[in-house]
Amino acid sequence: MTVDASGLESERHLLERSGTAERVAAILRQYITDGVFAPGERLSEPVISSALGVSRNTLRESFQLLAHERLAVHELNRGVFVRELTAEDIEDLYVVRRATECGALRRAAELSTVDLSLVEQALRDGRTAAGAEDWPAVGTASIHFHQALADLAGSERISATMRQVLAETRLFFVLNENTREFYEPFLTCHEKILHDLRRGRFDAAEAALDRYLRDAEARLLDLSTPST
Amino acid sequence: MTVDASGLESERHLLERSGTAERVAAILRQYITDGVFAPGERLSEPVISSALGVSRNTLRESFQLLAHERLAVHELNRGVFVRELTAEDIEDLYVVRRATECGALRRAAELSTVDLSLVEQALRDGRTAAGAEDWPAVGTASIHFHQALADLAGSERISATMRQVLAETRLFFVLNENTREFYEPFLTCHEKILHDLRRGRFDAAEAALDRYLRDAEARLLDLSTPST
DNA sequence: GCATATTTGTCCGTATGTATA
DNA sequence: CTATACATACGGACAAATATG
Repeated sequence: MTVDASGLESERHLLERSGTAERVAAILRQYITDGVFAPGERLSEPVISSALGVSRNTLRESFQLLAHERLAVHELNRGVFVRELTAEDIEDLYVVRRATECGALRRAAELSTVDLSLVEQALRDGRTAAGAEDWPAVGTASIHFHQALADLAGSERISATMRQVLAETRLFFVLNENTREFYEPFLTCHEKILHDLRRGRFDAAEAALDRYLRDAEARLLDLSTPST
Repeated sequence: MTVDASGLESERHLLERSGTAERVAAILRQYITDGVFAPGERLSEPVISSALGVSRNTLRESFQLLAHERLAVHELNRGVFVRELTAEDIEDLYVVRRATECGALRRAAELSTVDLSLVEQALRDGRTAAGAEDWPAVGTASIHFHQALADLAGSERISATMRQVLAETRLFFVLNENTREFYEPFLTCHEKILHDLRRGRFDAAEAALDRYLRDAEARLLDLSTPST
């Protein structure tokens, strides 16, 4: 049995030897995206530093990392708070995603070799999760799908900004129920995009992706303002 | 006499009440982009903290900011060093710029109101600097021009990533002489782009921008590897 | 509006581990 | 291999700002 090592180097950013501050940041990041720390909640230096057994100095470095990733906001002399996304943030987030993801596909079209294995893997994961009716897992697979799309550009910086933007997007997903009617349409769009990519139809894939992102934005905004 | 306040809010990110760490980071940022700290040079905690009169704790927070902006690299237990750009970095940088700047123009085309005043201002500055044969100033004006282009999208996050990418680009400009033959072609391209934008020809402007960025990349790479 | 308690911002001293001459 | 310099991380201190009653 052989191991598929293709695309593994895209995970290299996870391997870097990390200091305490980054490990602490990883824990807090998980707590935030899991909703343990609610949006708007203050992250207290004394309670968290004693709870995790790290000094305040180190914890403050972790806070700065989170603030730079926009998962938290720092207010001078008031502390750091879990980010609260507004409707404008959603719109902005999707403007960036359209520019970044579509730009990545355009760049991929220029490259001689494009490895779709990670994109296919994410789609497979999404399908099996949907079969098990595990909608949070479908959401996670969707995140991976879009990250894999951005990674097609082969650009370290595009991948990095995509990671950041998707972390913010996940921040919003926490708030809303993970329902079938919300996630199910995503899968069919993903399949259409991958279908086009397999045939080298990058322009069709880009158009489908653009439509998909506009639709997702509209439905997210609809969820956040339940006017009916 | 009235003051033109249009677009001033795009400078708001400079006004935020900042702690010592961010002020220190601003100083170091200037030193790096001015070439006072050479690429690859180590930024020593003891000497800089004593020189600036801040504690090492605070200085470490500043270092983290610079590392996040990719102006410095942090190696565990070894310290932080001024970033050294490779040829691959240049290519990556311009891949990102094509995606971001062209994406910004596409977004601007969708908006009802587009304020070109900052773009025009940057072009005027570039022209007067070129008239005075002040080529470093021409380079600065060029940076402002491209930032203004990205700002047309009206997206806080696109503007932020553009600031970051341009800071990195400037990091490379430091190394090379600022000569007439390098900067002069930039101005004519800028004029073409602005000309198209004024007439609402966003697609033509985007095409010109894309060509311009590919050309600039090629000439930068040519400068960095003087094979002749 | 005021006094108090809490929290952050910043500094210092120090012990430990790591890299390098 | 040893020695030295440095980064890492900790704990304590105090002033300043903020929140609370």
